[in-house]
Amino acid sequence: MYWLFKSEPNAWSWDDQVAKGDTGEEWDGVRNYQARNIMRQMEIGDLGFFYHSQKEKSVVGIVEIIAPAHPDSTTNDDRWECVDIKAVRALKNPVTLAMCKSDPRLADMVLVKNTRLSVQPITPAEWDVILELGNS
DNA sequence: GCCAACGTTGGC
DNA sequence: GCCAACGTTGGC
Repeated sequence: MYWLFKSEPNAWSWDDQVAKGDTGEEWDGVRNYQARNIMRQMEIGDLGFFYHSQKEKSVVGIVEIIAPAHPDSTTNDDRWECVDIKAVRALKNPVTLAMCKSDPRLADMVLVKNTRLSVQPITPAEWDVILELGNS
């Protein structure tokens, strides 16, 4: 399955993720049930997009799930869980939100429809379209 | 910096 | 269990 992770680049950027290498990093800090439930569906080896919100608003890279959902180490509240991800490769060309919005094939993308959700599912068709738009 | 959308909290 | 108030996110 395919996913999308959204991050504010000043808090945790693609470069930060790349710097972690194959060790990867917890996708912690999620305090939203919907996003948590989506993370619970993730399996090792699944791929996801890495999206920069705010100023850039672009899909910038591809990540791989390297650990399934487990308790979030940044809180004692056992309601919250996270997965671990590692950077796989950057997109050749970032795919901007505007590009997604203007492509009819992506009209139903969660990124377009529910902008506030920080962890999202991506359909295989959407995955291919974004790779195409990113020349990747 | 503003505001719309949405999720969460808490009083009743 | 409902709903108003509030806080947060993220696009513009």
